[in-house]
Amino acid sequence: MPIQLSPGDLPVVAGTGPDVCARPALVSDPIDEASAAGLAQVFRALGDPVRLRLLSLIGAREGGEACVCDLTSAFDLSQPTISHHLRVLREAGLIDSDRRGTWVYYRLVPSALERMAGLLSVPLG
Amino acid sequence: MPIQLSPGDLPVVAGTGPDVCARPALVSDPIDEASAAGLAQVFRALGDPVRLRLLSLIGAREGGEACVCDLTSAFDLSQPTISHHLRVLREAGLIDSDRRGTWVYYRLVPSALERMAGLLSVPLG
DNA sequence: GGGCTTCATAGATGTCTGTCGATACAGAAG
DNA sequence: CTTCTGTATCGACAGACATCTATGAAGCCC
Repeated sequence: MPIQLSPGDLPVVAGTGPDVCARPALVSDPIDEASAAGLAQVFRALGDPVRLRLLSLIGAREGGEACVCDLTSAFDLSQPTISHHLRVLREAGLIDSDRRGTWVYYRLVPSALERMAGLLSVPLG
Repeated sequence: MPIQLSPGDLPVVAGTGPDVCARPALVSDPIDEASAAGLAQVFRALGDPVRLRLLSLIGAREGGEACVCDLTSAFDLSQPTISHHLRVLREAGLIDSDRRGTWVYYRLVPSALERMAGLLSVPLG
């Protein structure tokens, strides 16, 4: 069990709860260091071209999910590298995985994406 | 001249144009490598706790701007380090600077923030 | 069981990045 | 012009990260 998230420092929303528009708006109020650290982890996960394209490929897939083999074939990178990027996205709470037989399917976590979107929404400018 | 942005791969919005809700939605359509690289730069700029707090401090300031001295005093970091982070945010197009006398004032670029927010908005889930 | 396919993990390596102290630059003030 | 204050840049260095190859683990099929 090598990767264990300490639940305190990752402010990831659980499940797909409808509390999306709480408008915590990064920009309207100074955030504390702990929140900043948690949010930065998620933005850092988004801060790689490969991972952005992975999200994009998963989301564009009909059914909203894609298996690793499909994703790997879309890049000029080794399979372990893709697996690594998927792990980063999963640890950030942006995607979720689900094994079905031999294949592992990944899908987006919409609430996590919406939450980050809400943070960047400027209240008044 | 160590850091030079090639204007092609940074899809930064110029100024505060009102083309905010074009809904390019990262997730609805697979993005190409060039777009991914440009967007990743902006997300990477957001992927640091100090930079998130800087954005937050600037945005929360009345008048929407803050001088470097105010920002530096809010952290336990050296002034060059804060200056470095501000540069990363500026090169990502997230903030803009303006010298008035001895002081340099930074303010948010709302259109850039909105653009990133729009990318993360999930069309249907 | 043995082999095959799909995916994850481990370890190594080169590059990027956050941080610092030292220094240079710009403007105000004497 | 000199000095002082506020910012930016430079060079260095430690830690993080993206990538690879090799290997392990899980599930199917013969």
